[in-house]
Amino acid sequence: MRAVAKLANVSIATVSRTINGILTVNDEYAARVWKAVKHLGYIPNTQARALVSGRSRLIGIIISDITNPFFPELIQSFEEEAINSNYEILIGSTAYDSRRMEICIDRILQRKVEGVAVMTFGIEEPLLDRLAAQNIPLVFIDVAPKGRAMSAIKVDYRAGISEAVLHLVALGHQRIAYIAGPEGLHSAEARKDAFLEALKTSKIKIPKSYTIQGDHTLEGGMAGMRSLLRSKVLPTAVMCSNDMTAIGVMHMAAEARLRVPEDISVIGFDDIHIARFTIPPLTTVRMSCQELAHAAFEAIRFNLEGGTKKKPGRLEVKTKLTVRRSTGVPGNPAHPRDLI
Amino acid sequence: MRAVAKLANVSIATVSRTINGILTVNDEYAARVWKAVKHLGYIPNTQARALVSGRSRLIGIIISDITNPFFPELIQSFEEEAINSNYEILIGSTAYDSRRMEICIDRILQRKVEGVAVMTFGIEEPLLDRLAAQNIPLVFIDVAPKGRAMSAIKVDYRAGISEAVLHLVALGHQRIAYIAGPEGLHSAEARKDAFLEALKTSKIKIPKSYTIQGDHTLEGGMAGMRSLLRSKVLPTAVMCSNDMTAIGVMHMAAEARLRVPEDISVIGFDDIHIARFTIPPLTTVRMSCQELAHAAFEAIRFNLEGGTKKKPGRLEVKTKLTVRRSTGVPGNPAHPRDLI
DNA sequence: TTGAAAGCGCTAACAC
DNA sequence: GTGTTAGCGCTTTCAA
Repeated sequence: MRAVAKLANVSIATVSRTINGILTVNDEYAARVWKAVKHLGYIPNTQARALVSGRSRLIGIIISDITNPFFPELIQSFEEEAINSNYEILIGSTAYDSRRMEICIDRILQRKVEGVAVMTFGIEEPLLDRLAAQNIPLVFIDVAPKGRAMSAIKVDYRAGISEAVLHLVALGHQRIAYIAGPEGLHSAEARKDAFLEALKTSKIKIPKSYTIQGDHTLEGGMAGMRSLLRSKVLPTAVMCSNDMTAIGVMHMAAEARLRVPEDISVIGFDDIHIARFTIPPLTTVRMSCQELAHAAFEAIRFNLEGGTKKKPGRLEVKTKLTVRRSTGVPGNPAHPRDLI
Repeated sequence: MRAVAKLANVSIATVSRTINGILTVNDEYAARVWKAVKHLGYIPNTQARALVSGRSRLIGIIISDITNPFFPELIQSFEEEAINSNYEILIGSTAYDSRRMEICIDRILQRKVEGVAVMTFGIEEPLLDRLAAQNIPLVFIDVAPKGRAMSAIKVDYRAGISEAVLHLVALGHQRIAYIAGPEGLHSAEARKDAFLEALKTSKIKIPKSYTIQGDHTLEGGMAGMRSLLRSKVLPTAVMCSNDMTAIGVMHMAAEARLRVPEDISVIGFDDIHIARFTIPPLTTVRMSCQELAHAAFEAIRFNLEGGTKKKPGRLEVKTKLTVRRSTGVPGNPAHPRDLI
């Protein structure tokens, strides 16, 4: 920067002002500065900038598992939002591990991240407190912990999930099983509640063994389906807390020589990109990544830039059923006992 | 930090030394410092640290598409490597877009990243030069551009791919098609070359229309298969440049009422996690993310920490066929004309 | 409008 | 072994 100043024959203050687009700079000087910048290949040092200005222009996003395709899609949308507002993002993948989560929080604190979107489950209270202590604006899915500068994005799980249940019922299903997400994950519990409620509305009763604990992974879906296969009476449809689970279920169904949807219907949740490419293409409840990312980012921005902006629109994300070909009229399932 | 020093009744230099684990610090002082750190909840400021020490402890990883599940897996492994060596990673996803790529490079330069793993395709020369100009160690897959501090990881595509072709031939296939990756992507071209070579070794000749340009996406695989379906004589097997392509192919095959593997066998490449969950489970050539990440990281570290470390072992990643159930003895394909 | 100068929070060289 | 001090590269007063 000094070199640029020397070459342009101005002070470093002028260089700084030029680069930051402060309008009070004489055009001629500015031209000289830009020329020098080009000539020297000067690149501003982000750390120095952040140090002196106290603004890192960094937004954190904490996710549980980068390996679940939903999250890369979310990250991509979120990054887009960030770039458009001249922010960068810091990705923290916790991999459901509390030590990793701690490392994450450390990084966020050390890098003076300005806001964090927590798109994962039950972050432990003490860790949360560490963020809150620095007064970092936080945005969550579903739950807003107490405290200032905290927002929650409300996802309307009911809309899509009750649509899904209705769809199944209309098709003639009565024995509907559910494979839930990881315990303690709020967004997963909200989905399950929405499912149970939709069932009640449709006056459908299912045995205890039809609601199964999953973990939002392919393996979890497979395990869930495996235990369903041990039921005395097989369900005719399975709803899953996310698409990965559903893919695991379809895999296990195929292993057991059950045809989807003739023998068993499957519904997922999220509508990840790959969902339309499964065999058969997966019927699923769509939750828009873009909407979610947008809402999360806007919430943070509002807390960051305070009263200058008007309050962002409702932080609500809709969900909607997408019917593909993994659901159909219940057929005549072979008994799994002879099949495994 | 000043506050910590005051509370512990030592100088800030001692605080710095304590925190950085420099051994010359009196135990008693160190204890006082740590206590003060805890008490005040002190968090070192990474930017200031990086600024003064000139070391950002940041390693960049440039990938083409975070939405392709192979890359998140790679990122996860790479991050693991980095964390173990007390580095952090900066993820740059270019999304096959040259403006995004440029933003990526800017970020890398601005943040004074110490080394970069380029795990994507034909980064444009001028951009590359910008990195080279700063003498940032770079590691590539397959190709090493000229210049110092550049390494290339050699992937032994031949091993796995010739295994795959042999597997197909042993099964009785003679009409084998290939759906390649994006043009200009070196790793994709190397795979294609390995395929063509294996074909020659097995003395198999295929028509021009059997080698198709793809783009490593689900859609690309689908499109590739669609054009294969228009062949006068259908191939009995399709090899794909990556697993996503293969999944797209299987989807399209199913759409056309072709059974996999009875009517057509499919082989992928990468062995992403989901590959074993497709229906049928995908036969694919495994390339280990961990190995790749490890090799890339070691190469950078070697260039960074110079002579102090011994040269890393050979930067070579093996590939190996994993036989699942998408390949079988060629059957009796129905003609696609009546099926689409 | 511009320049000089004072730090941002930290490490490292040097003196004690 | 510990403290003092000089910056790292930049932004931002403040005076001119």
